Amino acid sequence: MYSCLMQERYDAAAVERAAQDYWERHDSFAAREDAGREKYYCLSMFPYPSGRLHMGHVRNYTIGDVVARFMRMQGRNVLQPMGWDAFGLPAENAAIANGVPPAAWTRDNIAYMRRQLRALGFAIDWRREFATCDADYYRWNQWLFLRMRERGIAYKKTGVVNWDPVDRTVLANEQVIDGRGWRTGALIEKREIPMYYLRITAYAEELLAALDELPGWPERVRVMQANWIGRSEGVELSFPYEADTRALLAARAADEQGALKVFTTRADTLFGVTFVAISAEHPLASAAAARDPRLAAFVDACRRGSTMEADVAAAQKHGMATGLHARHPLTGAPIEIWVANYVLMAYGEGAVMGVPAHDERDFEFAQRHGIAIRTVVKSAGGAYERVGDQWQREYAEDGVLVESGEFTGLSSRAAIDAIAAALQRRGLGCKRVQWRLRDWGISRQRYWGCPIPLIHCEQCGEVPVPDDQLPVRLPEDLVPDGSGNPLARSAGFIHCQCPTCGRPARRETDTMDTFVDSSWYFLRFACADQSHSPVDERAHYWLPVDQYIGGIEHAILHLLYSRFWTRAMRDLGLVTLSEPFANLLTQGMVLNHVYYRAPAEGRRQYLNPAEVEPQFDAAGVRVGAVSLIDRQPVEYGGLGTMSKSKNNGVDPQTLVERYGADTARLFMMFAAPPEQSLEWSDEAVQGQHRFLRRLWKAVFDHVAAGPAPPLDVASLSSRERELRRQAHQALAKVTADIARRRTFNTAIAAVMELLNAVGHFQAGVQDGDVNARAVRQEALQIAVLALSPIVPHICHSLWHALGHGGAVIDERWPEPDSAALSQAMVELIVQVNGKLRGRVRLPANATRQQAVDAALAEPAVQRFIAGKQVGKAIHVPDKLVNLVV
RNA sequence: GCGGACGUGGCGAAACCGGUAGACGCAGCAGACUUAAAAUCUGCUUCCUUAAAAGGGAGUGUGGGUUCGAGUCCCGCCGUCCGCACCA
Repeated sequence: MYSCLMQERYDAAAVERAAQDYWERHDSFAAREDAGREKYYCLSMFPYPSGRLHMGHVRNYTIGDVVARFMRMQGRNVLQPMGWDAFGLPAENAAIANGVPPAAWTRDNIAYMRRQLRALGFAIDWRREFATCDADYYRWNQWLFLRMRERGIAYKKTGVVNWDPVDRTVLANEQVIDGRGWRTGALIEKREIPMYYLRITAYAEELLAALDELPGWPERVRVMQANWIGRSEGVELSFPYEADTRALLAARAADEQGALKVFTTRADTLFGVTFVAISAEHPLASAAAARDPRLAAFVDACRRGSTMEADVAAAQKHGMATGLHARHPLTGAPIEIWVANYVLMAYGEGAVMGVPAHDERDFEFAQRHGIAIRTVVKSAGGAYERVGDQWQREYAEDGVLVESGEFTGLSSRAAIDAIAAALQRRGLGCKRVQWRLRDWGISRQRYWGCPIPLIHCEQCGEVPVPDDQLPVRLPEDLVPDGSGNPLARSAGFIHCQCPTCGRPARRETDTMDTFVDSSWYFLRFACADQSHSPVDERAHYWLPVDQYIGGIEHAILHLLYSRFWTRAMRDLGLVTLSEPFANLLTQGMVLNHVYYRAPAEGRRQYLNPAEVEPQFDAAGVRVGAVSLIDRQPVEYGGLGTMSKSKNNGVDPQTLVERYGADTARLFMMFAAPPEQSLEWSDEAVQGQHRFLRRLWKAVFDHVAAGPAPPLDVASLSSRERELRRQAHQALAKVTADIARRRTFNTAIAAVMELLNAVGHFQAGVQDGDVNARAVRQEALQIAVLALSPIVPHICHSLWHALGHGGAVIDERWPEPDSAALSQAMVELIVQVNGKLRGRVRLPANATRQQAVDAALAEPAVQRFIAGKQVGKAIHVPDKLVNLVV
């Protein structure tokens, strides 16, 4: 008998080894295409191989694993793959710090993290594993890029980057700290360089509209994406240049369209324009700066600092007049042109019209610089007559036009149409749709990424690498030192022959944004061994991903790029689907306490929570801590995302070694629902471990007396029927919580309740009570099956211990028995005026009359209705009666 | 600044469709077992009032509103977190 093999003590390490050996021996998680079975593709966002798993990974992959194992027990043909998002900046940083080539560092990390993932017992089909730095994968990035380039989806234009003038290198936003280079401390400049872009804006309309057809996505993510894409309808209009501006541009032989283009959603305020503002990167700004040293200095100052939009938007708004003018498109009045640091070159035309009376930002700008404020819209509700000295929200609202020539008296809405029509007649404007979304710049001046497959030939210009010469392999032995891209100094990489004319030529040294790598890896998992094309028919079987799981921080960029890239591949005839992810779960962050010391000078020093002893005030609130190393006080900085920079990470490895993978998994799933942030707690981890020991002990005690007799439902006592009801109720709850709600924490709580009920039930059972043993066997089986997706190792052992020859992984998920669930009597609560005043027990499905009569007869209730007239009685069947007096 | 979310006991949370606020767990307290400790088991544990119990009252960041009834819906405010295009 299996129970003889069971030892009394729960030994997590031995249990986990046994289960993992079994799965490996039976190749349990190999996914095979089978047209006769309904597939289920469960995917967690692949990790960046940073060195070791962090808690966020454990959480992400446990959620995915629970869903995958649950769906498998539901009978679906499940694919759960894993790979590595292996290109990126940290590998270069490690190279700079340690002199190790990024390739070697990355592959070592992958080897270590793969062992960690295996130790956690995830049901992954490892045969499909790949890393994005494998040439077998990134060759298809290159191939797809070339197809997009042929179709004009990929095109070249200039873009703005952070330039470190000391290291003479382009920096990522992350490498710019307070406007200075992270290594050199030099003030960063914005610099324009040629780059490749992907025309995601051509898909903007479709990407926006299709959000409505993604019911399996969280509302908040769909809203964020819609706002990010940002469709706005408005008017594009031209302010013709005045003579002064024309003369200047002519002298510089500069571009001459003869007019400054702007886009506005508020064309109704056109007569209130008292200035136009252009970005410091606008060509007109450099032209004006060339003849005005003060303006040149201002433009220069605008060029310093970060390119990040958040920084730009939060910065103090500055501006300076150029002395140049444009003409109002309808009145012909001269309008002064200003340079302003809050105007973004990347959005719209890099120029905006300034209407101080009806736009808050323009209002502030005009007040600071003494620019006139012209009221041209009066609120329809009469909230104001004329714009005053203090900004009020009503100023920006729609209304009726005043002092606007022939348009005076029109409503804002009608005025926009009329003014657009008037502009169109003059050839100075038209209605159009503007997107907030910008095309996706994919060129990176970095080594550790996928080479862009282009060759520069003096004779032939820019030539694509022919397909039969792909992949353009990235040399893996270079070590970046922080001063520019080492590819540019690698003779072996750079020198090549022009594919067209055969003359010596130079290879492109820019690599692709790593978001390219992650924009289609989910397709490649379907057919990772395919060497003739990026995808094949197996992708038709597995895609779309049925459940995608990843951090909320990816809610916009990665998910939007993947949606776009999938459509681009569709338009290249490679796949038929448009949306890659049918259902999305965005997990919350993993948080821990932050402790630090703030020296008088220099940066904060963060201490790991494991190195401090927290201190609490009288109310039990955490106020500070003492270092365990030097016994000196430490500041408490609240809760923060686990991160290297705050030194508040907890190593999953230690956790797994001390308590086992099942405890780690259980804690992660129990501490919070998956979409919420999760707080680390050492004590709670111990609590989860305790629960597993209790579960183990309960099964051990049960099986110690030998096999359980068969269940005879007809002969059960009321206590036994009650335990059956609790078991099947728990099963129904777990099923709904995992399948529909994805609230694993409440699913676990339901099984905990069941186990508590088994314990209480046990206390009143006589030895040798056959029915009691049969009912308890059923309850424990339900507990083990229900927990098996979450803590699969211990359940593997317990299932055998309960007398089953097969593996729990191959069991079907049971259906709750509706007969076991039914109850003869139910409790109704009785409220008086909405306040709880009593309870009554009634047969299930009692009528309204029965319920109200019982409520009125209840003594506890009568005290509150005595002497009063019961006016109305609300009855919710089997739930409550509310008496209104 | 813009966009999105969240706010419930000492703590993590639960309350799924507007119907018993605090399930489940952590920490704490008391007891059992033990020479002792650990482990384990049992019980208690939102606050106020009361010696205690019974009973009553208050209570889901905050101020209003809708409703027979609001943690849940609506409006305002305060606070915290995430994203903002070269971190992944």
